Amino acid sequence: MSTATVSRVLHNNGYVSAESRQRVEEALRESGYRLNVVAQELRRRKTMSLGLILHGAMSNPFVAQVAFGAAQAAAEQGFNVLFFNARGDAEREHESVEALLRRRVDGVVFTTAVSRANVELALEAGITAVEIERRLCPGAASVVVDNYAGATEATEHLIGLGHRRIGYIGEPIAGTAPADDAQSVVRERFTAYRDALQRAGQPPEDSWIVAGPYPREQGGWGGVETGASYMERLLRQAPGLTAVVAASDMLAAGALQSLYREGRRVPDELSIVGFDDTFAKHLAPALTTVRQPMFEMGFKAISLAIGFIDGGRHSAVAEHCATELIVRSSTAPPP
Amino acid sequence: MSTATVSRVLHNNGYVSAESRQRVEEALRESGYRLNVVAQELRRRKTMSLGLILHGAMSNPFVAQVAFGAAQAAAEQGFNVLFFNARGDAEREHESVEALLRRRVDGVVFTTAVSRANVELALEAGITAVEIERRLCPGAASVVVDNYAGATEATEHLIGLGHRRIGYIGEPIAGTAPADDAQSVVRERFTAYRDALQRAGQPPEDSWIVAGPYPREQGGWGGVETGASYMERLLRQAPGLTAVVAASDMLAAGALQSLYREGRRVPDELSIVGFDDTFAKHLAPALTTVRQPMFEMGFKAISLAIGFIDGGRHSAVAEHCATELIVRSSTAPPP
DNA sequence: CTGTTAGCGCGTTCAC
DNA sequence: GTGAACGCGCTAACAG
Repeated sequence: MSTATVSRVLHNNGYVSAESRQRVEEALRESGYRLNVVAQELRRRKTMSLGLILHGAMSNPFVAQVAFGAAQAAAEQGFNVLFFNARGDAEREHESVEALLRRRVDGVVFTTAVSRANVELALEAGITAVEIERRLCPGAASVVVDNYAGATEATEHLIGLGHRRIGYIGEPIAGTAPADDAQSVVRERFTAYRDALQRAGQPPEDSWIVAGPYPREQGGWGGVETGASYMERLLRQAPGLTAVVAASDMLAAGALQSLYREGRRVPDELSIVGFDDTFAKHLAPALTTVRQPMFEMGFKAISLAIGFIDGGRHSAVAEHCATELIVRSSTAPPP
Repeated sequence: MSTATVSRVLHNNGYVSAESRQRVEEALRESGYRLNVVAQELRRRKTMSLGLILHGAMSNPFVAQVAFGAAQAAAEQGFNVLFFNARGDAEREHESVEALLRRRVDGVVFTTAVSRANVELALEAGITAVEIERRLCPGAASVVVDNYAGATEATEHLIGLGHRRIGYIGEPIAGTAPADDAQSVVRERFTAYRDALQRAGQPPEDSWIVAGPYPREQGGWGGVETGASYMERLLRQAPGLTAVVAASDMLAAGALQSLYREGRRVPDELSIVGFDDTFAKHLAPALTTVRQPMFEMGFKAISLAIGFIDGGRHSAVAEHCATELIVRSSTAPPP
């Protein structure tokens, strides 16, 4: 029995007589043989593994879902995923990419990449790179969600219920950054809100909007305290509002807290809609929100990467994921 | 220049003249050389990588935190982590372990293992195995949290506030299973509650307890709807209660929802305490709960595994993590 | 101090 | 149909 024959039965290729196959399979069972994938990788110069770099705002369920989607897509196609948490730091992100490159992964997906140079690093090394949520590098493929459409749907839902005086709480909107930068998600959500109101013949007044500044927390997301304090400000400066769109579930949760403290009933006195659909379902009242298909995003990103690996050519496609409005119990017609 | 010399400067070992070192480093920079870790692994017969198997109840933040803790511990020690989601299925868990074994990981950590045979598989292959949260295999090391102490603290917190009529909502308690089985976490929490009340001279009546049955969801956790319906039952069958301990944040969130619907104020009319500290902080009112150190559990599990790998001997230690009561706004003295 | 050598375990020629 | 031989890129042992 030669190793070549064994290799042939293991992979079902080449010619091998039924009898030999029989004998080899027998021997494999008895010897408790287990294929050594690292030798295989070395020889094939292909590792069937992908890097997943993300930024764990520890309190943010978003990344967890993406990771699970990624893991599932990879598993279904026989790939492995190497997990790195760069915690929003460009230096750590860089080190993660280097480590992945040393390990000869076939591709890396960035969930909310921090530095464009890091994704270019992967590209230059000749492997495929996919960006999730934030487009930093024009050469990489990406999976993004249409924040504008999502926020439009949220606002129009409120308008459809009869609301006109609708407030907004969200992340600070940086001035004039280009369309595909890091700020785009927050700006898109805000713009969609403003445009929708405008279309309804009720452009928002300045006092209806509270968006920053606030101290950015780990990972760059507004926390629940932020939401509460924004809501309080909004109540003071625009008491006539009948509904509020929040740029994230986290912010909405904070808003709900401050409203609860004040004894104001949701949705009876005020409607609230969130964004993300992370723990929206668990709040009291259950929060109407715009679902981001986080699992699907992770899934698609990995599938895209694998497609490029198997298929050869790497193009900079941008895959769009649709959001979905989930109506629960925090929205109702105005009082 | 021979490859051996290069290897020596790369790893700072062996003798090498300052001049040679200079020249090699120069050449490395210019050639854009990058170490091939897979060849290194093959040669060293050590991969510096660990498998992380977990069961993503997609809605459960618990596993995400564990994963982040694991990733950080691994990164700090120069290890990589291979990420698998077995989704509570023994067969998928088995396949994950096999894949990891083929890839010659140095160890695998199971977050809430499903099948004892699977962790034994790893052990038999001669690598270290660590179990988180659930002890299934006496031969493996484990990281567990003292659920009894945590639930005791929660209940005594309520007692200390002056409550006596304290209810309980939780997962169904299986009859007579042994101490280290899959059911132990839910049983410990319940027992602690009962014992604490007993010590306070107020043993709970049957009507104060609602624990199952309910349809188990993905991953085996009670969902928010479960919490709501349990709370409603509790309100009906034991209207005199002034406080409730919930076996998880999820259940507590459901309880809060049904209370909100009924218009009953928390904590003014009724106090609630949860368990886990996942999204407790985001609820309205912010939930008093028992924090499980999820991040630390992942961190410790990986550290344990690495310790065994470097240190040589593998003992079946059980590392205990302390819980911590986080008092927020859902508990107050009885009305 | 440095180079030569011999594998690690596999997949792929290329003869037989 | 099958086996012998080579090399993927690296490290460890030993000579020099």
